[in-house]
Parts: sequence; structure tokens; C-alpha cells
Amino acid sequence: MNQLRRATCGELTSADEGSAALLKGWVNTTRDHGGLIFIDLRDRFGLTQVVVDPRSAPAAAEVAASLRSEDVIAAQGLVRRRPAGTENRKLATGEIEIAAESIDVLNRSKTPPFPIHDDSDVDEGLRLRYRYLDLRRPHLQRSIALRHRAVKAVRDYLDSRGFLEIETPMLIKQTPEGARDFLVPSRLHAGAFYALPQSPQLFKQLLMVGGFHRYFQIARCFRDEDTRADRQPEFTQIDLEMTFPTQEDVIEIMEGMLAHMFEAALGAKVATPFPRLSHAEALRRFGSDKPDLRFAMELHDVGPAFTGTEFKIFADALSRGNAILALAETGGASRSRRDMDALAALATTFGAKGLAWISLAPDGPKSSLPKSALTPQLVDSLKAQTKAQEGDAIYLLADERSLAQAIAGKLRLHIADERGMRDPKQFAFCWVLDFPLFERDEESQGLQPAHHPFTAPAPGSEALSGDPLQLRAQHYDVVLNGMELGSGSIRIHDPALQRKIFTLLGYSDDDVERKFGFLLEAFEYGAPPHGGIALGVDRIILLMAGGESIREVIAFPKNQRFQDLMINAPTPVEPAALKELHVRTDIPPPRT
RNA sequence: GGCGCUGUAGCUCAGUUGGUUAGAGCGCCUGCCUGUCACGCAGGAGGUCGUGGGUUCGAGUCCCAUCAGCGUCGCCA
Repeated sequence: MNQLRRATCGELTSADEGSAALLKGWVNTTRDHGGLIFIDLRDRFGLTQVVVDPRSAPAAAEVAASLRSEDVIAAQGLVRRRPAGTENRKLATGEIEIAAESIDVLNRSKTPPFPIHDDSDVDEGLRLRYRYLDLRRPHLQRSIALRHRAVKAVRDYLDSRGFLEIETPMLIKQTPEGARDFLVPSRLHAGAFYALPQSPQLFKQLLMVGGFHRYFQIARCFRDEDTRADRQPEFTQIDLEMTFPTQEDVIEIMEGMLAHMFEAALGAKVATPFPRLSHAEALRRFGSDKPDLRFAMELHDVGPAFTGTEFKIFADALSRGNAILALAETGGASRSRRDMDALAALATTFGAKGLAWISLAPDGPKSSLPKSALTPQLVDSLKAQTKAQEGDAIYLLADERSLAQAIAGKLRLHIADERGMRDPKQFAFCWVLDFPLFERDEESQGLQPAHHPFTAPAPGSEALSGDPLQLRAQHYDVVLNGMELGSGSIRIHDPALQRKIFTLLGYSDDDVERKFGFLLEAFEYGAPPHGGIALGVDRIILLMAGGESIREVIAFPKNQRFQDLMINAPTPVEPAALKELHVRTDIPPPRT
């Protein structure tokens, strides 16, 4: 006599033939042939076909005939090999089926608002409203499981490298700079507020002072910024910090972790070490501080080729000290004039004043440049520098250098997208190094940190002398396929240096004391040199999954307006609740 | 906050120049069907054309406003 085996819907094979099995799950689809009913039973492990024959199991057949999509049932019967020729090779369990002896309905389902058994296109608002149903669909089942495997790989790897997972608080203090904070009113302290962390930055530094040497956390972070595609008000970071590291130490651990993550979660081999570029080189060659290295199409400074040009716009640009940058598109000569105009119009939306082009057509170059400017010497020189050949096109941008780089960088990505050169199955990592310590704040014209104010200056720059904008930082970004995965730095551990940085950034002594006094005080007690990095989990999983939207890798995401359409949040609260919190609302009247 | 796209059956969509009773596929309901696996066949139900106003003899279609979803830019030390 066979013992009854409780099985998932993904595990039975012909090896189990003859055993009695009990399966529970959702009705994926049914096929009622009148005399014979097929049920595809689903759980997260797979699909198993249950067959009900009214001659041998009349009661089960009656139940089976009443089943509808998403009913939850328990089916019991013998595992048997499917008749020859009826195997389903698309299913892991496709060699067998369950010959049902009994079927119990555990719960009925209303007709779902959208199909569950496939990934057919459905309005995202509807999916978010019924997220628990959306989660049952194959796509989200896959990406949430992928996320689990990836995060588990991170924990395993960092554990093996001596890191401790430590939680840091969610109710903390408002930070003066950076993104807007979410505030939480305190009932017990009238008029005072906690803030939700934008990152565990200060706490992880204090954990280093606290002697834990190697810390990590899968940390939830909150930023109350304006909405944007691929942004969520709460998101997750792999946050880590270590004592006594060099930049090389952090890089080595990250490369190991990412390679392990991609291997363990995806089976993808990632070559290490990753290529490295300086910040300046990334901007010069790719027009971005997060270059997509899956393809070349580099930028070229072709200013010298235009010395003495008849083309007034470029001549003027050169005389003002602006740059002329070129980008060559392989096969670009096949673009029509109209296509070129569209590209130029696009460049304008990126902030370009215009876009000149030279099409290296087989019957001679065509160009938006005036004939007089398009000398053979110029064409030869551009071809030599950009390595463009007949059949290609060369695009030219003249502007202030950093602006021209940014525009050319966007154009480069756009053309690559058009040409399908950004293969989501290919993973091109790189490090961007030698960031400036400070940037010019466009609004106030003051200094702002390129990363954050705790970043240590590069060796040799500790004196902070000379032009602050020329100072380099021990700051490193890891980039994948044109997306910044994470950003880190060696931190300042010397309280005097930290004070100097705050002063350069325009903080008064009072400000520093009030906002960062606890950190500076901690540094007075033998703070070890330390550094670390934080990586965006949602983005990494998105790139692994080859998906389009970060919402595809989060179980319960907010919509584009940062609302949860399922639970309907945020919502106004009762006046009594506000009163208890000592909070009064001041809502602007609706516009009329 | 700005700009763009989209709102027609439960879902995905079509709907001509403004003109009779607004359609299709899937889903749903009923019946038939013993080897299907997106089963098949026959029949049926299902619509405030997002909402409000306007133009017109007549509006799904044109205009204005508004709401919602998605995308995009500013913003994100």
C-alpha cells in the first residue's frame, strides 16, 4: 500500500509513478471535455495536470466541473505516466498527471479582474490595486524569487567575508542636506519630529567607531523627493562599511559580492576585476559619469579639426573656448535627412543648440554643414579621429565642454537604443573613480559635496588647499550598463578634518554642533579609519531581470505618484489622531 | 510643479468626414464533447464611451474644464 505523499505542483516526475499524492494549489486553467476534465493545478513551484474521469470518480468529476480559475483546491490521486504522445514538454511535470480520486474545494475565487495564468498586458493601476493577484502571475513570481536569491547571495557572501548584519534605527533625526525627509510626529514630545532615514550613513560610521569592523544591512531607505520613473519613496540598499579599508579593499569585496550574486541568482558569469575609469575619463569618452560600456561609440574632441572653419557657428564656438565633440554612428549614413532632423530635434531637447551631421554616403559625404565648410581635409580628419568609414555618420556638437559632453552622452545612449546595442542579457560593470570632492551648487553658487560631506579627500588633498573644485575624493561608483548601482567612499575619521569640510561647505560652528555634534564627538574617541559603499537593490534586481520598471521587482510598490493603490495610502487621518500628535494641517485651497 | 500620451464591455483593443441599434478577441454564463494543455463546437449575457460643461438638428468622435493611469523634465548632498 502506498503512503500518501504531499507534493508541490512542481516536483512529481515519472519516477513517482504509482505513488498516491495530495496536491494543493490554485486552479490555473481547466479543460472540460465532458467525459474527461483536465485541471492545471498551480503553486509557486509549478504546474501539475490533474485528470478527472467521471466513470471512476463521479464525485470528483462533479466538483471538477464546477471549478473556475483561481479556486483553491486539494486534489488527491495516483501519479501516473501520461499516455504516450500526450506528454507536455513545456512543463517540468509534463510526463505525469494525477488521476484524481477526490477533489476538495478549499476556497472559491471570484472571477479575477485580469488573467492570472499568463503575463498578458494589463493596466498597471489595476495590477497595483489587485497586487495580491498580480503577484500570482508568472512574471512577478519569477522576479520576486530572483530577488530572494540575489539578496540571499549577498548575505552568504558578506557573512563569509566577516561582515555582521546589524539593524539601524528607522526613527532618526532630520538631516540638513540632501533629499527631503519623511517626518514622523512625536506624540510624547510635542512639536518634535523624527525623520525616516535616507540611508543608514551616520549609524554605520558609528558602528565602525563601535568596533564591529565589518557591517552590512539590507536597509530600507526613505526619500520624500518628487516622483520620477523608477523611483520609489522607499527603496532598499545593500549598505556596508568596514574599518581600515583602502579603496582597493572595498572594490575587491564588491566585485566578489556582485560576481557571487549574479552567479548564484542568475547563473551569469561576471568577469572580475571590473574595468576602471576616472570620473574625468568617463565624461570625456562617454559623456556620462555612469557610462554604458556594452558598446563603444565614444566621444571625440574634434575642435582642432575645425580650426579656421568657414562654418561660423563652430568658429564662434572655438573662439569662445567651447568644445566641438563628435560621435560616429556605424551605419548611420542610411539615415534619411528627415531622420537626421529628428535626431537634431532630439538633441535640442537634451539642451543642445543644434546638431550638425556628416553622412558618409557611398556617393560622397552629405552634411548639414555649409558646402564651403565641408572640405575634404575636414572629412578626412574627422574620419581618422572617429574611425568612421563609408556608410557611417558623424554627429557634431559645439558647446561649453561639460554641457556638450552631457548632450553627446545622451545622444550616444539614444542611438544605441535605436540600434539595439543595449542588450539586457549582457552585463558590463565598471568602476568610476577619482571623483571631485566638491561640485558647484548651481542655485547658491556655493560648494556642495559631490557624494556626501563625510567623504575623505584623496591622499595629498587633506590640506584642502587651493581651489576646492580641483580636489579629488576617495569616492568610487560602481556602474552597470549605464546605471549607477552604488556609490561609496573612504570616510573622514579625523574630527578636525571633518570640521574643516563642514566649514568649507558653509556650515556655521553652531550648525555643525547641532546637526553633527554626536558624530564629531564620536570621532574624538579613537574612531578607526573606515569606508564603505551602498548599492541599490531594486536597480540591481531590475537589471538582472532585464525589466523596465523598478515596480516589477518590488512586491508591493507605490505607483508613480507614490500612492499604494491596494491599501489606498496615504490617506487623511482623523482630527483626533492629529490632535494627539500636536499637529495641525494647513491645506491650500483647490485652485479655481 | 511643467510637458506629453492614454481613458470605449471584466481584460486587451478597433470605432471612417460628427449621422440608424457602439464592435472584435479573450474572459464570464448555458449546452455539447474521453487526451486536452491558450482544448474544441454552438448559443447567450454584458456599455452612463472616465466625469462635468459647451458647440450642433445630432457627439464615443469637435471645444473647454476636471479626474485618473503611464511616460518625461525640474528635483534626488
